[in-house]
Amino acid sequence: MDDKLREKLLKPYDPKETEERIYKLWEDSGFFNPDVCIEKGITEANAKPFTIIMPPPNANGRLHAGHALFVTLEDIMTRYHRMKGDRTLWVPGADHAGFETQIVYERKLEKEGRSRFEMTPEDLYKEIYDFTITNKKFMEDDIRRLGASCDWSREKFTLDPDIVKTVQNTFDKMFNDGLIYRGDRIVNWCAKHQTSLSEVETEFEERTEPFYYLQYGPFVISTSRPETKFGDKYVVMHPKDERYKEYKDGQKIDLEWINGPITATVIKDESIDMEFGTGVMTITPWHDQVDFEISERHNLEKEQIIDWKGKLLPIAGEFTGIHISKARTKIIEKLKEKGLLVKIDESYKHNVKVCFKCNTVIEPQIKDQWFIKMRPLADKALEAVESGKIKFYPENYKKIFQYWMTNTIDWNISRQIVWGIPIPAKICITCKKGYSDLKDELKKCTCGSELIKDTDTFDTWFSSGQWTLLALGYPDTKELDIYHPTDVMETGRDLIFKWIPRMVIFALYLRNEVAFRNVYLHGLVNDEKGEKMSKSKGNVVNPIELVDIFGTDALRMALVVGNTPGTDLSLSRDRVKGYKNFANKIWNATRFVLDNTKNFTVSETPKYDEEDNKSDEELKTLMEEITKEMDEYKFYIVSEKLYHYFWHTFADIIIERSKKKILASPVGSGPRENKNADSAKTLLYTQLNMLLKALHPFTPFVTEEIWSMMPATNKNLLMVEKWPAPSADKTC
RNA sequence: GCGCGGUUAGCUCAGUUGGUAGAGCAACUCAUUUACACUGAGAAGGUCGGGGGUUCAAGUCCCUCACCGCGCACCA
Repeated sequence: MDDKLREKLLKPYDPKETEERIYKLWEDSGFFNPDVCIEKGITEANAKPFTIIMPPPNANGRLHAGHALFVTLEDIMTRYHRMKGDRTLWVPGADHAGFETQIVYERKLEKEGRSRFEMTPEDLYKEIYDFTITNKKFMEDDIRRLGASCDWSREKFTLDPDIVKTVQNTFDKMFNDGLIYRGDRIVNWCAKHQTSLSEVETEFEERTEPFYYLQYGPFVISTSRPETKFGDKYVVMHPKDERYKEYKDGQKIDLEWINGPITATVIKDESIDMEFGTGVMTITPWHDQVDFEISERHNLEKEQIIDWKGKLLPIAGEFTGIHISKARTKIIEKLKEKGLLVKIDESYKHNVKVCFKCNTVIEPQIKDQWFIKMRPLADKALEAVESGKIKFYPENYKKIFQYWMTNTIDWNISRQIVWGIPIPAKICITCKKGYSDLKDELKKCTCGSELIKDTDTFDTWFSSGQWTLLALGYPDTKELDIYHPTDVMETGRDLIFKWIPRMVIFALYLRNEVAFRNVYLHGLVNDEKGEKMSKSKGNVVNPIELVDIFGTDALRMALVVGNTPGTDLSLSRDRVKGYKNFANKIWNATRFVLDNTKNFTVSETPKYDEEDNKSDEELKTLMEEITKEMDEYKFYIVSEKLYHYFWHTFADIIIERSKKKILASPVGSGPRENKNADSAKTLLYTQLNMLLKALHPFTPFVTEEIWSMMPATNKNLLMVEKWPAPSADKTC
């Protein structure tokens, strides 16, 4: 160790001075790329591959604490496997995040007093593109600062031209296989964002609203939404309901309704709950999922009542053009005047479906959209999970996956937004038939009418669902044959619905194999009080800020120690601070070890005294234990054990004990130097060496920095040194 | 309504196939020129949510109740 290093070691560990330099060292070495590792003889050419595809962060802002957690966990796995000699690949990426990003951008426009509806689609696209590319760079810098050892040379963006092309090809293939159809179906319509949404993009909000009982001819019907009732001309009841047995299915009844006399038709349907309300209801097939299904069963007419902006159509008569949010009280007034209002129940509690971004009430609408037939695809996914080809950590998420896949409904992949991958399709202007048209060459529909280009874009999950394949170069199979199926998909537990099933489905469909063998789901990162971080609460923790104060290694430990998969974590500054102390503890212990092993060569066949021998065995046992736990994804326990061993055994016991032995026999004191000093020195050096390696995946910066000071010969970067214990199970 | 998870030390959480309760942080006592105050030593702290059952033995398995959290579904 030269004087410069010695001088550095005398001061406390300084992450600020260290991290950027070390990261550059790693990146310049090329070892993030498994090909380079093989080329340089670090990894065997026939080594078993280990692959993680990074969940591509949305390129619309900086990283949050959840990102820091996933980077940490995935980097731990990656570094561990690289050190074990696997052909280890971690592919980074960035997601254009369709609707999400467009909303972020629309908020920005709103602040500037602009609106997307006043812009050409081309201008809007260009602006969002520039915005995204800028943010993508920030995001990548943040990932580097967290120490991610991912292969940047393979980085992918979901709007890369080849990815766009592949995604469109998938649409074409599914269309030709009959798995995608164009259909008039009920969609979730957000009137603010002017787009349809999938089920996962809506939420329920509990509301207490008045519940109205209305006289409908001889019946009393109940509704929470009188403003949709203008076109109701079917009155439905259960076929076994004794109260209404005098009315026959298909019977016509003339009655007075909101805007005058109408003829209603009686429909008997078993879906009616006889216990609810009066057991009779009228239906609005255009604006309600259940009503839509009833009307499909009985082949009833459907009519649109509310337009795409949320205003009443001419069917509403004098109420035409009024926004539904304002129409209700007016309509109730009129019903009251006409004597049709029976009573109002003021405390009716029910759930209202709202847009997950703006909380606007979702207006179900019948819309011509592209849908994916989920049943056949979901069945294959279920089979893959049931046969154990995909394992979940924690295990109970398997059940959630199965539930979701069993109850899946057809997936609407059309979005009426600009920011996304265009759907390569044509629609007939007359009969509305849809065609996949990759080459933009179709002109006429089979009905003879003209075709126009579909202006919609894909739901972002349509492209990110193919991510394990796209990130590895699909449709080119060169890399896929090596690295796919990937080993682990590590992501937030909230993505068990949104993302995981779609990746499973697409990989099975396109490549007939699972997308990943293991799914590791982490919980949310909450604030120190355990409350969910949110901008409105002002309790959002910026991980990079914590890195600035305490260092990356400290943050990583704080995120991983004791954090079991699937469980939420409370992240406090004190927690991070504690691990900053740990990094410094490693640093100081190193100073002691290096000071006391100067000019000392560790024997290849070390001879320990009795207690040192016991300590040697103890650490070796620990190494075997943690290796097993690493293979079981128990990083929460491995990190804790290493922390505990380093601090309370290595530092508190072994170092303290060595003081007596070494001080009792000063260096260079010739014959007086007893073998207990050698034993102590050997143990100090050997254990530090081993602990640095074992700690490296968790605290990569401080361990790498210290490694550079270790006097070993033939030394490489610590990141590619051999992990200090073999796996019990070679297949892990 | 259906389902899932949780309830263990003041706080945050571990606890593997049942075998005398663990860690971190906080608090307490003492020490401290000696790698490290970003420190050390020590002590303290829990009828493992309630009740019942299986067992030689239950934090762990079964039943039941309560409370907290989450997800899904329906709601005319």
